[in-house]
Amino acid sequence: MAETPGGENLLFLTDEQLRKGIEAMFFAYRGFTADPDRILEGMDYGRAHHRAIHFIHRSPGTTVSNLLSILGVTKQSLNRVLRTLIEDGLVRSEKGKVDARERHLHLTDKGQMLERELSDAQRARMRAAYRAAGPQAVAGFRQVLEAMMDPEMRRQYNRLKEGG
Amino acid sequence: MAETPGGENLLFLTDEQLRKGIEAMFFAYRGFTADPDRILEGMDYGRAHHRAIHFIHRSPGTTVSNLLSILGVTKQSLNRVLRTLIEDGLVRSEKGKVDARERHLHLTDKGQMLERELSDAQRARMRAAYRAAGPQAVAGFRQVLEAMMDPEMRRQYNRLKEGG
DNA sequence: GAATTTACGTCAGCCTTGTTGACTTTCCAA
DNA sequence: TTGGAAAGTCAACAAGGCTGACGTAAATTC
Repeated sequence: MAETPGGENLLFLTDEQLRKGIEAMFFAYRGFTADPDRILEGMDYGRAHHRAIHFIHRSPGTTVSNLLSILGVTKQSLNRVLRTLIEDGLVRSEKGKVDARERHLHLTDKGQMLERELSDAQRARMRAAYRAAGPQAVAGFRQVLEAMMDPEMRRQYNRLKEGG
Repeated sequence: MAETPGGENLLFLTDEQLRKGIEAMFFAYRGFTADPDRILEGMDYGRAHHRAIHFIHRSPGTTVSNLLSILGVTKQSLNRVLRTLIEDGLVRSEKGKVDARERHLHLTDKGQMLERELSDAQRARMRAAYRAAGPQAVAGFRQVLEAMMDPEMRRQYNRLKEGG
């Protein structure tokens, strides 16, 4: 019989059990972002910069509009972030060769260094959580998260997952 | 052998697998907040109001400072949210009888109605995800999330989990 | 070849939700 | 009884969302 850490039966989903899941998401997401937030505070950057850096690292050469659809923010909002990252020499933006309207984004060496620092911290926490919970739990974790996404986000997620 | 939806072995945690977990958290959290956000847009409220309403509902009569430690924001930030909720008649705040410095918070009937609407939507998504992933996955999901929290947050989470 | 569309950038201004600093009221302990 | 700590409030500022309007260069369509 499948059980939660608390030990209750999960075949019937009571509001109580669902509420625990909701609160678990809330508290866990705080932990999830805590380490990068700590690293970035003091620099002029925030969570928005982290997200941009993450996905540029993830898909080097990606275009601005592709990044927009992944991040789900407006171009004005993304542009503010990108401008500072480019000015500070963390991101390089170059005109597309096949389509010169596009801007292809790459991390500079300096950008790679910050990305490394941020993702090391985030991975360390994720690794610790995975180890504590065990491989079986990890599989379930990913399944539930994937099922929780909006279809459009799931498409983005899977495209990254495979393509990368 | 434990496997992810993608099918890879999870006994050895590669950076690649950890990165997928990180991105799953990112996209899933968007889904997690999407429905309440939609409901609240148009009203004068946002995610901060939702959080306050959730935890007041959860622990009726809780004090402002207790809420502060759960939400992890400054009291000034929380106060702004509470003020509008009280003005709009969703939350009732009453002076403590034993300690008159404290304010005990309750949802009014109107507040209960909004809480219901928000949590119905959020539970519906959670329920769908749980059903899609299955009971075993749900147990793993909760285990990993719990392991991902900061110790202080885990204390808060467990106190709510049991005590409630 | 002209008109339209696309990709990107920018300016201006607004809102939510975080922050710090300064303040009052209340409680408690020296 | 007085001084410090705790609870809560008010004011002002910053980050990072948002919309709307506009400009430019390149691609595409007619």
